Amino acid sequence: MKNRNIPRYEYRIIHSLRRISRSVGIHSRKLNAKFGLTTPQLICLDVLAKANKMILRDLARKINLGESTVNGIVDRLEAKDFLIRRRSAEDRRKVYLEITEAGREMIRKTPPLLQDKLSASLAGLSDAEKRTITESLERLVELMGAEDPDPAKENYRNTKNLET
Amino acid sequence: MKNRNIPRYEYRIIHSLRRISRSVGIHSRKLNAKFGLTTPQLICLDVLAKANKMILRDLARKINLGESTVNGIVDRLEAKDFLIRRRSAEDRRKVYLEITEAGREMIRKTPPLLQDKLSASLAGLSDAEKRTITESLERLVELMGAEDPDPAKENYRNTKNLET
DNA sequence: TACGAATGATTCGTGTTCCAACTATATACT
DNA sequence: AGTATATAGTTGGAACACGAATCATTCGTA
Repeated sequence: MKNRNIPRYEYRIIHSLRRISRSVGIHSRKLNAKFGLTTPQLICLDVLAKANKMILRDLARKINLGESTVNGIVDRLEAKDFLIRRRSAEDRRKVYLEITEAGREMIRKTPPLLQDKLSASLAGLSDAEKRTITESLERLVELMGAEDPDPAKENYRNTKNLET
Repeated sequence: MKNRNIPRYEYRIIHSLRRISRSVGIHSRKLNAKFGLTTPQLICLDVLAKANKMILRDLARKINLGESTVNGIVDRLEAKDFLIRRRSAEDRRKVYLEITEAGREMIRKTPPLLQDKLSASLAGLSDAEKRTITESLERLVELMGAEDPDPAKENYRNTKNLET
């Protein structure tokens, strides 16, 4: 039987996690207010810029989000003319997503604000400290498990990083 | 080549952050599916259980969320009869939130699943490692700035150096 | 060939989260 | 008193995120 008092680490971790989660959201909103693009939108556009042609399913897997979520994001990007949907002729189930010139332009002029902010914040830390934080986070991600949203589906655990 | 002189740690941190954020959300949905309460709802209820009587504003501050967010959560909790709103007679602006017996019962039978899961995950680590992770996270929260949502309404640059 | 399974996209409903705008009440100031 | 400000709550709109359900198309196989 587990005592309720054990190391309070779990509690502190969860609390931190929630606050961080919130920070990320706030940043996204600010980004949107300033540049008209949210973080998820920017991420999608970024992946698309590198892929040149991609179906929704693959995009969703790549960025580790559900299909319906990404569909909404793509809707908004399409509405802003940052990408187009083009149905495949060979396999008519597929709809290719392609970034437009306007989309590329957008990426070019939108700075990675969160990175910048983090950079500034991290500036005062030693390299060792930065590494510790980074590795701790990655450890935590690993510990929290893939938690595949749709476990039945297959495995996309080799998706590796969201590119760099 | 998009070589920006971003120290790479930022990318890894941000990527981890997004995945963690997602994990937390997934957990919340599972909790909801199993027990009919999401994580934010449970958190609110938990605070309320300890306070016995609280106004929305204080609850929102306590759990570090915006008022309108919490208002929605409270709506749902009220709809499920886990709390009641009672307008104060002395100061008619205030609406006290009080947990009901059903609410207490709910808390009692809802396990802190995420904690349990984290506990299990963390079990294999040394105490030093746990502490490192915890402290790194808290450090990160601090670095990312509290970014309190409405405490000051007019300007939220009251803390530290946000984008100078 | 025909039927059922798999694949891909989309829609729908729910919940979280924010901001901005609005109402109502209370307090402070002139 | 009367106006201004501060406090408290609420509403509406947007974006995100999910699962479940639906529809079309393609594939596998009996």
